[in-house]
Amino acid sequence: MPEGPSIVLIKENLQRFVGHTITAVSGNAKFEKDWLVNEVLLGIKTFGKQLYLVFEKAVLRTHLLLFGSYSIDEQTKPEKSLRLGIWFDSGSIFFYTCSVKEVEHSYLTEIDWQADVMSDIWDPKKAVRKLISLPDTLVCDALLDQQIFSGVGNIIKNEVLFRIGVQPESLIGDLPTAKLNQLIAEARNYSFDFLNWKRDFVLKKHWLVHTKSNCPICGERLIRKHLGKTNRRCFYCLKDQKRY
DNA sequence: AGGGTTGTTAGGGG
DNA sequence: GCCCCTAACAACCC
Repeated sequence: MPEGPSIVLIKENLQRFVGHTITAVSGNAKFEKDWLVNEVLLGIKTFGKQLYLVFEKAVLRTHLLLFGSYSIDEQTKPEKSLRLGIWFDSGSIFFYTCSVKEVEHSYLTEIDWQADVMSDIWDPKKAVRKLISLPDTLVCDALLDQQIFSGVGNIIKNEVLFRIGVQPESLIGDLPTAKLNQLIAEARNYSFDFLNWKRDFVLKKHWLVHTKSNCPICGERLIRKHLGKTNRRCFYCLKDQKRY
């Protein structure tokens, strides 16, 4: 669920509640929730893996972390503990196992929206500038840096590195300019492929290396290793991905 | 069946 | 203050 494109899909699915008024709220989220009743959902924004529900009085910031989930119009009483439930006359939204916080409107103006790979105003040139300031960073860590590639998660990371033929332990500073530009272009491009495949429930079958055992090009065994400061799983091919 | 994970934050030690 | 490590979170997949 939790990488950037999945959050864009949540936004799409919740769009029908925009303009609707809250009738009740519940859940174990640790913030005062009573003010939400009678508030109108004014809009929904995403930034990377975060989803923002905008109201007049304040904004709710949700992040699904690793295990989070949500549901719309769930009929049966949930067995798992409800983090936040929002009821409208027209239906309901439930969030589970996620971080939910109340933030002020000013929080949204502080965000570097151009850093979101899914955004209409995604700025690849800005990403180049950020990357060249971090020459000693491993590419696998750089892709997961939410200040640079907001929305990119571990799946996107592995698939992007395979697509551009770069091993995860390569240093940013050792990549030729063309390869650096390819990295940035593919971070966005793959994220949109991810979005479309996820929307059609066929994401997993398009994975080329993530959780896979063998290289789809040469058939050799893939390397599976936790790497970098982020220490996240990397899947890569020694032959078809170059170590710079 | 049970360990690992599509992720982030807080806190502590050095 | 920065870097690095650990714990917490507590669901689901293979």
